[in-house]
Amino acid sequence: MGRAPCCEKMGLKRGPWTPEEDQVLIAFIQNYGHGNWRALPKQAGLLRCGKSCRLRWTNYLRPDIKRGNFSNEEEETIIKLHEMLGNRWSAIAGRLPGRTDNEIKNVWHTHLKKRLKKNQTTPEKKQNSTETSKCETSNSSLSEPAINSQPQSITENSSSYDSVSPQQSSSEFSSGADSSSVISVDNHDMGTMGEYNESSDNFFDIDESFWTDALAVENFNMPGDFSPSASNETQVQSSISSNSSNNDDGMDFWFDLFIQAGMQPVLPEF
DNA sequence: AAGAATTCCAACCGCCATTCG
DNA sequence: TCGAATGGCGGTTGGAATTCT
Repeated sequence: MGRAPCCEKMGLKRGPWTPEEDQVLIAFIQNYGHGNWRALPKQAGLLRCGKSCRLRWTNYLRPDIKRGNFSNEEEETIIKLHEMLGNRWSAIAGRLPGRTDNEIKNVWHTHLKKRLKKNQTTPEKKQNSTETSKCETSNSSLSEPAINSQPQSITENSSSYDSVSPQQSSSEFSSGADSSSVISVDNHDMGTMGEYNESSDNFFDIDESFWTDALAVENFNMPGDFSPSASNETQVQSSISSNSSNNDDGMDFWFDLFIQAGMQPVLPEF
């Protein structure tokens, strides 16, 4: 078959999303989840293709997204992970809670790559430095990343930040390609979204508090965060504890990765 | 003050992987 | 087992915002 076009060009809107569209999408996902992206826009009454809705949700509307500038620690983490993983933005995003692959990709192309290049032009000056600067450590990022050394067993889990239907259990969403997901977020997203309901007076006011309140971002610890949010804690704990006797899920790899990157995996207390 | 150049990022495109009937 | 449908990913782009001249 010929591949179906991403959007039926006929009658479907493109370009920037309006606040009204955002609100419709948020309200719909809050109430019904997003079992089928293709069908969602029609059901929600949006003149968008499903792909556009999914991108808008995952890259912008998802309640667990951390807005704002990247901290130095985050940037450093990106550089280090990029050095190890290459342009696997979703994998990198999976290690930076609250950040999307798109965002990380943008930051890489707009800031970090330039910064690394700049530092590469004057590497000698820094060689005597006893402390390894963040830029210097990542000079090698410009060369071929050690992507091939990654174990085959590792699967991407970027979608682990994808929100889920409020009616669906976390187990339903930990299947498939995400089965190895360690930082798999369950219905925490929609749980917090639950406070943000249609009956609320300010439901259609997406202000800063929406992001901060809904997120409980403080539950995340950077850099190289392994720490769970409050609601996915159980899952992470069980992942880690089961890993202590069973390494099949690849946790060891990620622990090694963090150690190599000079990062401190944050373990939950239990 | 204004036009040009540059930066930044949201959104799109197209391909690949996975799921499902 | 196969093909269609769908989801996900990385690369790219358009245009708004910002900075420079």
